[in-house]
Amino acid sequence: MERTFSISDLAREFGITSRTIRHYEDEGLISPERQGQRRIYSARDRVRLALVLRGKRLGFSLAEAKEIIDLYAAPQGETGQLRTLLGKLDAKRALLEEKRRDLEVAIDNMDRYAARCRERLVELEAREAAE
Amino acid sequence: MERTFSISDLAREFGITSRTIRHYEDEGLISPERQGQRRIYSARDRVRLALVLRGKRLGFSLAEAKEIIDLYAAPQGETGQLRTLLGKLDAKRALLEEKRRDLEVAIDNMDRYAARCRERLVELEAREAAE
DNA sequence: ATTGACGTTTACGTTAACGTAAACTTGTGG
DNA sequence: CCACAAGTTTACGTTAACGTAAACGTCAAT
Repeated sequence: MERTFSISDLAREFGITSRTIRHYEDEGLISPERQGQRRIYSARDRVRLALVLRGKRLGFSLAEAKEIIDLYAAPQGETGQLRTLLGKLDAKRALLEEKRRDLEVAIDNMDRYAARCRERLVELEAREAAE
Repeated sequence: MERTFSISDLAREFGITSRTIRHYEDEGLISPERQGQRRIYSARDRVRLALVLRGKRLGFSLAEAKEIIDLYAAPQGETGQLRTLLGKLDAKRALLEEKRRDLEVAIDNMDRYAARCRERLVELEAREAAE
């Protein structure tokens, strides 16, 4: 038997509220099984939730996150489907790549700036020591 | 004389509306000079705008973007100020670094998945050719 | 049998980040 | 002089992503 999770299990683990998880379900991002009314989350559901949250951290809307995540569950029956899937993957990858470049530049700029600050600090400390 | 820009100059250049730029001003992200009522944007204002937009692309709120950008204009008079500035820079850098890791993993996973798809495609094509 | 702890649906409320419209001012060319 | 393009303020509207509250079901433990 695979392990399953309750809604508050996942909420606790990921530091979000149950409401948020239900909202993601409303938006079609997760579709847990049910035992009567209760939602039962599988390991796969948990992975999808993690992907959604990472998408959000990276600045994607829920709709964008869904587009990306759904690619991982896309049908791959025939070569045509596989080819369009590969095309979409390529497009999304380009988006991620763009963010990566932005991020590299941002980090780099910040590092340079911090380095200048440290130089300036050393200079000031030398001056203070001279008094 | 340094070059200046009108609000629609910048809107055009960055593909946003004037309303958006004014909104950023309302939120304290940009503070252009005025000639009477008209806003006059300097090269520095333009840079700040670019930083705001990059921040947004990376998933920061306007408030978060402001916190980061304001560090680049922070006072550096005395050693105390410099030390707290360096501390804050370090904290923000950690945030960026976290995003970078997330992004690396996301790209890597997507690459692996695409590779598996391509393998599968090759296999299917071979089967088709055999008919 | 009742009291929590946990879950559910339904529905209105809130915040951020703008969109949109109205009414007005200010140079600039014909 | 007058239209027109570009800018301004003021203010209400909209969308996404949940928050919050009410009203109810269910099951294990006291």
